[in-house]
Amino acid sequence: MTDIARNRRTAANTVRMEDVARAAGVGMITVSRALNTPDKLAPATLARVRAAIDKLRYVPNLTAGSLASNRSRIIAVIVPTIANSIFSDTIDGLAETLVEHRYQLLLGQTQYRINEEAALVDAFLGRRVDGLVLTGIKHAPGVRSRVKRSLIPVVETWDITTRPIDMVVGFSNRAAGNASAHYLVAKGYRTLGYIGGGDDRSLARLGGFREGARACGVHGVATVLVPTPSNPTDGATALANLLAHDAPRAVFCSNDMLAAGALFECARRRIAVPRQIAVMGFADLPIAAGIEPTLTSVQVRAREMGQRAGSLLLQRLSGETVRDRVIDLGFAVVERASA
Amino acid sequence: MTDIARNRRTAANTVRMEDVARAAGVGMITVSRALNTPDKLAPATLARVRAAIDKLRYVPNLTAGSLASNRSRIIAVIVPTIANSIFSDTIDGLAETLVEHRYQLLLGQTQYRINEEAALVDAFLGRRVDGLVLTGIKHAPGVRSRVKRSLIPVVETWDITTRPIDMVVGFSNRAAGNASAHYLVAKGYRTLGYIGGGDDRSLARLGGFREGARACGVHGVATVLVPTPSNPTDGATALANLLAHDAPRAVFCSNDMLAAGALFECARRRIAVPRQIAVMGFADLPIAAGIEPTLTSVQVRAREMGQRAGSLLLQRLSGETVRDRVIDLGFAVVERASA
DNA sequence: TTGTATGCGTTATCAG
DNA sequence: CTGATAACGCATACAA
Repeated sequence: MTDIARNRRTAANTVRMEDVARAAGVGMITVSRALNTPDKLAPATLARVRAAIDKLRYVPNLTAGSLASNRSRIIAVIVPTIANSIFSDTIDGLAETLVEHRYQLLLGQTQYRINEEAALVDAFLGRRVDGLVLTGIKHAPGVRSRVKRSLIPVVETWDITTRPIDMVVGFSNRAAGNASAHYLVAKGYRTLGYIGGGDDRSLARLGGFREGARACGVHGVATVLVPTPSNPTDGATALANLLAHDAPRAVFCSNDMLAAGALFECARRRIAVPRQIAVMGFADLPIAAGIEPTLTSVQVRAREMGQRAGSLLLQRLSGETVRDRVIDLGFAVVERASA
Repeated sequence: MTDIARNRRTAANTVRMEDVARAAGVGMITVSRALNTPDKLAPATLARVRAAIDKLRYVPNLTAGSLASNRSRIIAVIVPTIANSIFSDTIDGLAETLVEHRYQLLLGQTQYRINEEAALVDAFLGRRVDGLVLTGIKHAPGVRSRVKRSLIPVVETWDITTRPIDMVVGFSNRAAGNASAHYLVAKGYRTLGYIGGGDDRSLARLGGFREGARACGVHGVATVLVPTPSNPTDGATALANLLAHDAPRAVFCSNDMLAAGALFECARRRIAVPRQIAVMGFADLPIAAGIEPTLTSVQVRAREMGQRAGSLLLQRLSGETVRDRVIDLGFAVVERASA
């Protein structure tokens, strides 16, 4: 009947659900159920349908399913970059949680260019993703309203606020910076430096660090901002910079790779850590425990952040009410040899 | 007319292309063209449509578009893990290339469990992704045939073969291992060790390394395999292991994080590198140039691999014929202080 | 437990 | 340059 018409739009050899239904001698809906809710079928029917699926090598078209059901089973995640392991751990945790529930992950990177965020959000909403995970709590103009209007569940991560777009799981960057200053001063270091990127979260930590320093009676934090994403070489250069000018007694780096670079520079200059200068990192990446001297760092549970974000989305998608829409995972200063 | 029916399946306030068309006083297809091929519209018409889109806050439903056009504008990529920066650089390059052409990236991780690959491939084919990027050239049973049958363009990466599923861009892991052995022996190191993961690509490098050693008259390579994904601590432990037994004069590590861990262990034990033991890494991550002593490593152009993979897919998707379906990007031993 | 009919929102076709 | 209409392949409401 429509064979002529079909050939105009479809590859002739496409196997559709209807073909499977016919081969199995059942209705389409039975095939649909065999795929989606196999428990609700008589075992014999199920077996027949599955045999037909295998025989015809039927691959269900999830796009058509999404359109019909208005659910895509896709979650989108937007991060500054995955080249930096701190976010890739979060994505890893998120993926792990979602995959178990047959959701898939659409990945967007802003490369720290804030305006990319809006374009990505638009594209993802157009895809009718079922949920969205964002990095940070400050967003490009229009993002907040567009996301809200879409009515899909959204989780912000890697920071915390009492007024999330929808839900948030993270920690206070400001508090982490503050605590780091307190830690260093308590250790006896009276002049402080900061090495970090210029992104919102790094700046929040810097703000907290300065605040904490002031509260401890330390005035002025020698600061070097580096380009993002940053690497060990940036850390080394920044440290050289600090040494040439203010030469603080202790330096807080906004991630462990920068801190590692600072330690390498110290090693090259035969500067004893922490005897001559103390170095503290952030994120507690695997390298922190491995490096020599081992690196004191702020642990932030990046992977768990992803897992919790996934759980929140899944709860919402399964119709449950989410009690706590603001989840503060906190942070912990992990004391090691370098500070 | 169908308003009652619509309310049963659709959020009542959904704005569709038809609504925009009505508001702009044009047909639906004109709205479609305003979105996809704006050059083909009269400027005045285009302006009217765009005004209507803005006014109604219309968000095109790409799922419906995909179904109708049989193109999803989604590329799927499967990697062992993104926690490891070597693959995230490739993904970064891939994303960069695709985003410019309005393609999006669906991410799948196998966590080095080979059977996950088949499940991911099935899910992605069900989504009717327009292209697929795989890691490595050995795949789970059934993957090769299913992917081939789908007829979508596929690029394998991070290794090389004369018989790809479709296309391949990478380098020879075996040759890289071989060259590393030759390099170390040429430097005068006569006993060799290997630290690496148990995945296919690491094993290929090991195979090449042994082959190269043998060719240079060095018999036997002290080998320690570590779990994947590996981190600096694994590298340190593995090095301790080697020192306790065979104590080779030079060690080749299958990635720079393992090598970094080995260097850290040397620092802890006051073992001079390369005077007492030489260490060589793989991948030439940013840490290689930053660490002290700087790390001799094998550079593999991970980002370019992603970019080229993306270009190949785009070429194929735009209907062009791809001349070279096998692209060997090669590798280069970058000599630094550690070996 | 299973089947039938219809809509999901867009793009391709072909005509004007 | 623009429009009317028919697919795209599946899930859902409702009936049996």
